[in-house]
Amino acid sequence: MNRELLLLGLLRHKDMHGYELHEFINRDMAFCTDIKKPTAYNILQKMAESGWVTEIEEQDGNRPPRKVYQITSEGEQVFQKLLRENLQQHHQARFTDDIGLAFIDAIPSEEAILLLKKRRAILQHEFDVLNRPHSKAHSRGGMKLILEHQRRHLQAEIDWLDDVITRLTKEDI
Amino acid sequence: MNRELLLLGLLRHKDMHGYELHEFINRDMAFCTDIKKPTAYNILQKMAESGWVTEIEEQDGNRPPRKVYQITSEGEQVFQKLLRENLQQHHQARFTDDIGLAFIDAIPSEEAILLLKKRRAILQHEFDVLNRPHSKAHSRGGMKLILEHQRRHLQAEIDWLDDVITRLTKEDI
DNA sequence: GGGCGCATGTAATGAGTTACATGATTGA
DNA sequence: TCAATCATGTAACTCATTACATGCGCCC
Repeated sequence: MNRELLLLGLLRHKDMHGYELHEFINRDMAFCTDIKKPTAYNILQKMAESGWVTEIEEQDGNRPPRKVYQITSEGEQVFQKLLRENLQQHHQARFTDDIGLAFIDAIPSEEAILLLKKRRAILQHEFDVLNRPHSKAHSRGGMKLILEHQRRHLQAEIDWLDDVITRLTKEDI
Repeated sequence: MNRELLLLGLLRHKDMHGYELHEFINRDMAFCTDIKKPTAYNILQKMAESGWVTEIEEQDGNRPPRKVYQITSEGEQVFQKLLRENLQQHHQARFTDDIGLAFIDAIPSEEAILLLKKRRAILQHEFDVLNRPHSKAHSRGGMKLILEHQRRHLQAEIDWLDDVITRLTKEDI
């Protein structure tokens, strides 16, 4: 239901059509989530059927018609419920990238160090991108919170990886 | 392919049957991953078909027969390849719990604080469980690494949540 | 005698992705 | 004129989950 929460939350702010929602999420929220087009269209359709949003087809000249969605009062109630559920929950993070670490002793430590340095470079790049000046969409309170969360998370990741690499260098696994 | 890596890595250490592998993963690796029984059995079957492992049916008295898996040299090669791929990769963490934060201004801050404190309690509990004395399976080098990773991650999460709660208290969103 | 642990599996379902299909407008 | 952007959608597929089914041994 987190995708529904996301879409409803954005529609609360402003009526939008599917393409627009998809674009916003994948451009301005890429650092924390994503959604594919068919998924977005599909969920919007279902929410319209459930009465959470209204669907109005709009034609602008000869352009392809677009379906503009507007949140209903029922949708607002669902949003309020989903938001409260989301805020009080915590889901354990599963880092699939960790699996390999369990077997790191299966390869020579010099090689492991090289591979982990490659991983570190990707991580560092992600961190740098995050710290680049960003769009105005991120100046809103909530968005800043999420941005800060990612920043802290990535910093912790880098610190940890550096620690692992240091320990491997000292053969202190 | 991370599940394959996991199963191969465990089989490298010791021949095991499906039930045993499933049990080990869900008991001793619950803090970082999980696997359901049908998934485990299914992957093992496929790996046997691919020749990565051999499957030998063993009967112990009148008990249900069990299929013991042993890694082959081909499986070892696949393991080595998967391990290297895994170590040099990094996948961006997606925290679905963050979505709600984007819309935190939609509810009164006192209520948001209460909800986030509930979230913090869950987080703290997870952290405490992680720091409890743990099974001997975790004394191996790689496992200790993953355990340490989780610890660092959870600490960063708690620190960040505390920060958010403090800012909400000061109405400084 | 009833429930739990051991041991394996099948079938249905679900969430989401990829690949594909369509067609108009806009800019180089 | 060719590619990119706008705009929506269907169909097939993957991965993993839940629910279901089976049957023995063991302990209370």
